[in-house]
Amino acid sequence: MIDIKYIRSNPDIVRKAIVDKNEKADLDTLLAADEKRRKLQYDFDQLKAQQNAVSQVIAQKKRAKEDANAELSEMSKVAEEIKIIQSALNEINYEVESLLLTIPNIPHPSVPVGRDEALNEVIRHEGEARKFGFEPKDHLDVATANEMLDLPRGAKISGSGFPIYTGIGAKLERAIITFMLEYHLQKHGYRELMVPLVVNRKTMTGTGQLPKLEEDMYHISEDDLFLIPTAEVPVTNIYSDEVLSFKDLPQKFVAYTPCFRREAGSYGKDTRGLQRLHQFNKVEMVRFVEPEQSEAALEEMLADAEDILKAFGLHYRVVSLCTGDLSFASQKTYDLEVWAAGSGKYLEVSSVSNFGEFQARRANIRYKDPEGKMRHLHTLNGSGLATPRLMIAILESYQQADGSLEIPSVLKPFMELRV
RNA sequence: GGAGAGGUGACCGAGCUGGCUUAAGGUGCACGCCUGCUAAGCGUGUGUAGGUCAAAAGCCUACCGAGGGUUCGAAUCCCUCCCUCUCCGCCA
Repeated sequence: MIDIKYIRSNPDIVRKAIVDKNEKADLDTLLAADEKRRKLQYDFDQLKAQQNAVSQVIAQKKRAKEDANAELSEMSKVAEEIKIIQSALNEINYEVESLLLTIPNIPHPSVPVGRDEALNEVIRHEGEARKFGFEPKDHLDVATANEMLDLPRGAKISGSGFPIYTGIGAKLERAIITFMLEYHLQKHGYRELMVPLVVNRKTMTGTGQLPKLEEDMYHISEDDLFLIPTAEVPVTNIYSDEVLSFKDLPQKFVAYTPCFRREAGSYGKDTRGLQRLHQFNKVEMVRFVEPEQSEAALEEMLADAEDILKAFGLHYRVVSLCTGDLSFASQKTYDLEVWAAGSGKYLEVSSVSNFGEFQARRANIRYKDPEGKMRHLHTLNGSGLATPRLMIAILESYQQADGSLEIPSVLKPFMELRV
């Protein structure tokens, strides 16, 4: 969330951020509520000070066995007043907090302003698109020919969007995950975490999925728990309500998890094969850094994600999301879009974002800087990578004229493990 | 799920028959003094958030797992919930 003090003194910047991000936050109501809250807090403090002072007098008189009835009756009135203000204060505090949670993060100045994805900025292209001496098939045909997927039975046991990877398909998926994890561990210096796939409401609010995106989440109502839409949620929240030392920073984590998304509102859009799923696998990178380091860390993380695509020899492009396509919590985001050689389009396989202190404020993650000052650290995360569309790109780029699939050389060691 | 014990400031730990404790004492940390260095010793300081102020100092308010209640006054009494540990039950 944004610092209320910042909002108070820079309402225009915040208002512009809300418009640029196509959000519907009610800034005026928030400012009015904040004003009211401060007034009530002042009155409360005054009365409390009086009560504390007179309580001392009462205590003294009682100890000296003197009569304190005058003070007692005076204080019973004050106590009643305090009770009324207290409950009004609780109410307004809740209102301010709730409204504050609906204010989006402010885009970084370098982010292009634009209404929707059409105005995203393609920064550069990398790698060569494979040329075929034959008519390439799309990933679903390749997968079917090689018995790697069973989508109908996945739909039967769970619903559409819940894929079954079969035989060599399952093994390939597992190899991709393991390869990416080991790459980040060994070449990029991340620390691996295995985390819960189910989190509570507070955790979902900490990273910014709630309250806005509740309908996109699978919810276990009996326990008020949510299936994670990304490992970002549990991993970023591991330090919630904690104070780290500057000596602990930076920290870099990588975690593999399945991800669960209801994808409400996107039915019928790009649904063929593995393009859009309710459950998919993803390796996620998360960083905790000092504020001064976050911009450099974003570039580093982008490079970390790109290294995976390079290792597979895939063609891709780097896109800087415009304000309208930026997520609620993000300050700046790069997407990596891999070239699907068979279907002839770019598919998003990674999203690398700097959240500034936005998530750290929500989740209350702080650190002590070298001067001993308490500050909110900055958080970042990036997919490294999400597997389904990577699988699409691999199937389409590595298909052979005879319909078989070549295994990318970097995956071979993971496909050939012996027991 | 059942029974018991417990959750206090960076850490340890007292307070828990309600008011000279709006948190003792210790450790750690910071600064100073002292000793040739280190250690020891001595002294001072030591949280977070909000408010007041041009700013700092100072002062005020809140915070003893969370929320609510009793009371003029709650770390201390009562209720609900959460978490940790031990034992029992169930179970991969």
